[in-house]
Amino acid sequence: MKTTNVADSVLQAALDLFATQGYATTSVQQIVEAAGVTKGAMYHYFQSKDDLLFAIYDRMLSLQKRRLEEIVADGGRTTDVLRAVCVDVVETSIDLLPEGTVFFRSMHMLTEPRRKEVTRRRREYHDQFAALVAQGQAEGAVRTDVPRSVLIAHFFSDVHYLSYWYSPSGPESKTEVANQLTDLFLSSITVEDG
Amino acid sequence: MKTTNVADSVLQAALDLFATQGYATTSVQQIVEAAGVTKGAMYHYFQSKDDLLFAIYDRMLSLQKRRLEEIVADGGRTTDVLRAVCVDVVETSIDLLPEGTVFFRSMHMLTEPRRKEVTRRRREYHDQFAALVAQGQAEGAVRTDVPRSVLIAHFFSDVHYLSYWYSPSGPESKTEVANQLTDLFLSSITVEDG
DNA sequence: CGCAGCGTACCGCCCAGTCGGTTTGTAGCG
DNA sequence: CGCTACAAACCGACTGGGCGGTACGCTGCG
Repeated sequence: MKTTNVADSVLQAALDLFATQGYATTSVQQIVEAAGVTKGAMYHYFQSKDDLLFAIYDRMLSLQKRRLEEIVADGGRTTDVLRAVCVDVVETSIDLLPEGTVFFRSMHMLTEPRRKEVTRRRREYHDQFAALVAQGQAEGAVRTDVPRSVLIAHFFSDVHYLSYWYSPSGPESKTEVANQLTDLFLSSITVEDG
Repeated sequence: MKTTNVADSVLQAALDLFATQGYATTSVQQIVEAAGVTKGAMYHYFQSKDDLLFAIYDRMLSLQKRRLEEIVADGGRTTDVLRAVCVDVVETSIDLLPEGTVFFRSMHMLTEPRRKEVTRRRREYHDQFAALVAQGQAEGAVRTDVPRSVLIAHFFSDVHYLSYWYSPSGPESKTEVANQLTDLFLSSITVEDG
């Protein structure tokens, strides 16, 4: 309880600094000062600076995987599930905007085994999403004239780009943007019916 | 002629290393070794490591601006111009995949005045693209129920994400992907007509 | 000579990580 | 409760190495 306060505040400070300055340009000294602790305390809970970075990835990957599985478990018509997933991913990504910034910007700073793990878990997520799209195609609801990989990249690109343009203080709310982007995506991948 | 060989090979080596390892984790020593020159030679043509990074941005920004203006100057129906621009941007971005990787990943490593200049020139480009979309909306060809900024972000996201998934050795050719992504984008932003 | 084009040895700085030491928490015992 | 014993938590000065950048010397050409 009390001990995690140190670890938590260090992680929060690291996240903020990594998102604004980048991983490589942020020193451990800066992190511990921002967190109000000392180097000794930090290195008591983390083995390396890399640990801090990986913790951010781990948290995000776990959360997204859990959310995807929950929504899929709820069931429903394929297109409805797909819509729910897309909206949720965008909303979650907006909630975790700093994490997203770090996620895509600093992947190459992870040590190799960890980068591999991140890639593996991302692929798992990707494959589950791809299965949904494939199901939609099998049901005739999703177009097949464009490779599935392109369809999927087309969606993930929106999620990815959020941290580059979306601002919580901007004109659009999280829910609005989530629904708008999902509309755009679904209207481009569903077959045109009369 | 001969002198530029040194500068060019340094820039090429820097680009490759920045794209694969990241800017901060690439040392000047690595760059000059990869380019087959020495530090002294490099610092004869560039004032700092930051110069190398900015040169990459400068080249990309100039190229894209020029291409956009050429296509717009050619004229034609708004939707046709928009389509041509989208296809061209994707194709150009695929041609400059390493540049794109560096572009979005290392923006925050630029010194502040240069980062501001990059932002300014990107905004110029953004505004010209936005004008096309606005024209499409005025003509009733592009939907207005989604904020224009979201429509535009939806397109740039595709361009942005290319360097994260597209491989020239993959199944899809540059032209195919460019047309497929453009199709997806246009079919999502154009109004549904019967 | 003079100068552009380089090569090389070197410098000052900063950083991740360490390590001996100190404080704080707690369990056991009478 | 008091006291001891020990471990976990924490401190911060220090180090070794790598980094960007520089100083200066050596060419060869005009």
